Amino acid sequence: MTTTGAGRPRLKTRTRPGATARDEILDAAAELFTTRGFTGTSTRMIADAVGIRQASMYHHFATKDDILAALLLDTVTAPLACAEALERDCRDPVVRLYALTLFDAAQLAESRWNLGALYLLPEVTTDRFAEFRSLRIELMALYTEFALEAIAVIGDPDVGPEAASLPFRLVEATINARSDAAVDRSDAPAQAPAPDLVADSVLRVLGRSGPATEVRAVARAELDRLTGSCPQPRR
Amino acid sequence: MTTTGAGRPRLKTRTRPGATARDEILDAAAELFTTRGFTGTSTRMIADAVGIRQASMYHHFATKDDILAALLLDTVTAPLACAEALERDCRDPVVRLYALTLFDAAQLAESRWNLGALYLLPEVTTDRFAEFRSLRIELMALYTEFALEAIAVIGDPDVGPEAASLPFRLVEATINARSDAAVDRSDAPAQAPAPDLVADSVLRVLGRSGPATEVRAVARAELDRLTGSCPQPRR
DNA sequence: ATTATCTATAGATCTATAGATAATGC
DNA sequence: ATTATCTATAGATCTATAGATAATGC
Repeated sequence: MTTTGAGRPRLKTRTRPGATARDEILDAAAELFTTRGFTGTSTRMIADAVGIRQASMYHHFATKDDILAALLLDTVTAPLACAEALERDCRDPVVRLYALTLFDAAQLAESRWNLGALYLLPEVTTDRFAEFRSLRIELMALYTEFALEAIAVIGDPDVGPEAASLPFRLVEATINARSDAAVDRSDAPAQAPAPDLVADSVLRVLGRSGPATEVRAVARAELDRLTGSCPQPRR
Repeated sequence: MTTTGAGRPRLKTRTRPGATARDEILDAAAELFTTRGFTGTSTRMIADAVGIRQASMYHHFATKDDILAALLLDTVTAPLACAEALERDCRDPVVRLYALTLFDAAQLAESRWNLGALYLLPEVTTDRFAEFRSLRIELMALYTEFALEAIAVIGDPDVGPEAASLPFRLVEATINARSDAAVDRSDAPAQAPAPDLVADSVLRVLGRSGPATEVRAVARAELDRLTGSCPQPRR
């Protein structure tokens, strides 16, 4: 499968997905960081999971922080690009918000590891990850902006602007549900909600009642149309 | 303020809230675990935050795990007792769910430290904390049960039973919003949603439209009535 | 010559234990 | 005598660096 290329051969054969050693490391780190946390994962554990020696990782990443930084940036980029594309190209506030929710929730639900859980790691509050945090705040701001416009268009007198913070949080529910599901295989009390359910609920929280079937169809078409400028889920 | 009592005197005077050394340690650990994580907090940091020597903590807790276990149990007990009291004493499914949401969200929003964030620590998936996790799953199951009954009573044809997982997740939004707010003092993009907003949104997600003022008043009265069997927020 | 790995290790932690010490309480 | 602290430290990490080695590529 992999042409070995230059360099001293590994002691163990490759098992991780990933075309390059860098990608193998990122995949192993994603698994371990999401299940055991950042500080709770040693560079040795990552190396073991890849099948190389602990010191060999430092050929690809200068510090352990750099691995997490790469994973974080990788996950916020796509939804942010999607939100910006929708801001540019989609005029209907309800469709816009629905489409963004659908895209983001689907990425969070379907990624190979529960990468959204990385956002919640306490270490992310460190200065080292300020760049990621500022991108995530940009995304949150776009959600809020879309939600405020949707609230205005929907016009439910019982829904005020405070509700505009909730769509972003409903999307995050996907992350928490996946985390819970990963732990308690017992009788599976927590399944990750389907992206459609999340998106429907976003509209309901903002005061829109009735079926969402039409909005959903239009939002899907919009996302298909934007696929060029709005990358698909990756890892 | 504190009678010094038996034992060798401390090098530093007490500054932490807490009647006993145990409570001082729990308060310091709560601050550090919620902001830096469990593995990211050393026993030395906790001791420093209390103003005692690292080894002195082991007089009060046998292991570092025990500190987290105590904090976790402390937070799930009250909402679980509240949910059980409501199951016993409150027959209206909508009021019941609204009251539980209000109580739980208020506790999460008002506790001195963002203790809900402890649920999200990756280390909590360890066997050591299985007891806590099983209590939390019990609470989750009660939320789901209340929500299913509320969905049935509300009777919106566009809301299916899958939506029953969302109220619990909306309550958790309080935790995430508080975490975000703690980091970015800048222009405060994320404020913890008020408990009333969370509870209102819970009903809206389950298909109930219109104002919640009446339900809220009844739920509040119910909570007041249950105060005996349904303890108030603690830390 | 360049690359990607390897072995070995320095220096800095971190948790938990052992045992001394300085109070109170009987 | 009991209690709550203290000092000191063992043993086990953990991150990152230094330098050797075994491939490829020119």
